[in-house]
Amino acid sequence: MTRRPNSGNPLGADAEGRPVRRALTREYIIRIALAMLDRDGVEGLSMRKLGAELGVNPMAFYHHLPNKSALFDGVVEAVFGEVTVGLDTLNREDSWREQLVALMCQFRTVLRQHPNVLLVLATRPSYAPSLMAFGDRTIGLLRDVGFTEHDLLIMISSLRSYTIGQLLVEVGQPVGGPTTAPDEAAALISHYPNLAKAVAGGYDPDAHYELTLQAMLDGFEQRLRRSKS
Amino acid sequence: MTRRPNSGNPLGADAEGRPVRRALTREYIIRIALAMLDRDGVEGLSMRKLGAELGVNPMAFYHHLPNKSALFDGVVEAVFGEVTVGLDTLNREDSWREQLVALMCQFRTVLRQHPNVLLVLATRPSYAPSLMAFGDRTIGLLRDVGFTEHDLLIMISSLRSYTIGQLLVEVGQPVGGPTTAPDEAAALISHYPNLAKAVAGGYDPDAHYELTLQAMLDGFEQRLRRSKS
DNA sequence: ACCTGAACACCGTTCAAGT
DNA sequence: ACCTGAACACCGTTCAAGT
Repeated sequence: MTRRPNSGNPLGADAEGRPVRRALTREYIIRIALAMLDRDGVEGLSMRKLGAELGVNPMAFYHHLPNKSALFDGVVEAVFGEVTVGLDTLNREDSWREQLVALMCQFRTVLRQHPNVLLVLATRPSYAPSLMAFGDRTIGLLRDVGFTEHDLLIMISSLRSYTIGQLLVEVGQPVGGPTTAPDEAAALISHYPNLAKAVAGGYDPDAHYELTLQAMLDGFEQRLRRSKS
Repeated sequence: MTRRPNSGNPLGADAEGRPVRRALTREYIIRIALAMLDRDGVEGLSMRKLGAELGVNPMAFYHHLPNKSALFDGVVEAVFGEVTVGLDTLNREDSWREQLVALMCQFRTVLRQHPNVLLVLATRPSYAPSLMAFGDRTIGLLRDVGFTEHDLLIMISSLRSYTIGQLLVEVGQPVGGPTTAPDEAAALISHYPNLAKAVAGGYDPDAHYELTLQAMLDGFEQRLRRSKS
C-alpha cells in the first residue's frame, strides 16, 4: 500500500536539509499536509506520518485542528487560495469570452498542479473566500453579457464540473489503490473498431480542454441569442 | 469515523434475514462489495467488514482476488455493466441528437444510483467490456453525422468528464470525511452579491444536466458546420 | 482447492499526564 | 496553552496451518 518511498528531506526542513522546528500553527500544518498530499497522494497522508515529517508527536495537531477532516478542509482552502493569484491581471478590454477562457485556464492550471488533491476538491463543499471571489467575478462578467440568473448558475457550475471531471481522468490518482494488468486489457480495444479508430489519433489534453470549453461557450451563446430574439 | 450504523440484515442474507451461506466466488464477493459501498461509502468498505457481512474470514477473499484494489476494479466493471442495460431499446430512427441524449442520460442515471462509487469510477482506468461497448456505440453514432476522428475522441471524453464531474458535486461523498461547520459559512455568501443573486433562484440537477448537454452538442454541431463550409 | 487464526505493520482518536 | 505516551478500536496483508 506504500506508494512512494518517502525519500529525501522531510518536508519540514530547509534547503540544506536542516530540520526547521518552528512553532506549530494551523497554517503551517496545512501547508506541509498539502506538500505531503502532492507527494504521496490521499492515501499516503496520515496524521502519524505528518507528525514524523514535522518531527512532532501526531497528537500535537489536535490542538490546532479538531480532526483529519478539518485538515482536508484547510488544504482545499489553500489550493483554492492559489486560484486568485493573477486574477487582477485580467484585461478588462478583452471580450467576455477571452476573459472567461483566461479565468478557466487559470483555474485549471492551478488545480492541475495538485493532482492528488483533485478528488478532495471535487467532493468537499467549500466556502473558501478565494473560491467565492472567483465565482463572483465570473458571474459578474457573464451577467453583463446578458445571461439570465438561471443560466448563470448553470454555466459556472457546468464549467467547474467539466474542468474538474476532465482533470480527474487526465491526472487523477485511482481511488482504492493502483489498477493492475492493463497489458492484455489494452489489446481488447481492437474488438471495438469505432473506439480503436478514434483513439488512434492521439490526444492533447490542453487542446482538448480548450476546444470543449469553446464549444460549451458557443452553445451557451447560441442559447442567449435565441432567448433574445 | 463510522459513517452509518450498519443496521439491518447483513448483505449476505435473504429477504427474511436468514444468512445465505453460498460458495464464495469472485462475482458474489464483488456484488456484495458494491452493495456495501452503496450503503457505507468508500471509507466504510473494508475487507474485514466485508468478511463479517458474509460470515466468512476476511482472508478467504484472497483466494478469489489478489488484493483490495482488484475488488475495486471488479466493482467498477459491475457498475459499468449496468450501463449497457437497455442500450438496445434505442430507436434508430430518432435523430442522432435524440439518441445521444438518451445514451448519456442512461449513463448518468445508472451512475447516479451509486453515489459512493463515483470517485472510483472517475479515477480508475477501466477496460470493462460494457464501457468499451458503450463508447464504441456512441462514437459510431457520431461518426455517421460527419465528425472527424479527432473531434469524436474529444466529444465522448468531454461528455463523460462533464457527466461524472457534475454527478460528483451533485451526489458525491466528500473525500476525507464529512465537512464541518457550514452554518456560518453559508451566511458568507452575502459578501458576494453576484454569486448570491445567481444562487437564490434554486437549482434542478436533471434540468441543469440536460441544458448543458444540449449546449455542448450545439457547440460541437456548430463546429461541424463551420468545418464543412 | 479453499478456508482459518495468529501475527505484523499500519491507521485516527481519546485520555490522562506532563510542562 | 501546548505537547507527549500509552491505549483502544480499527486497517490490509503475509504466512503457516488446517481440511
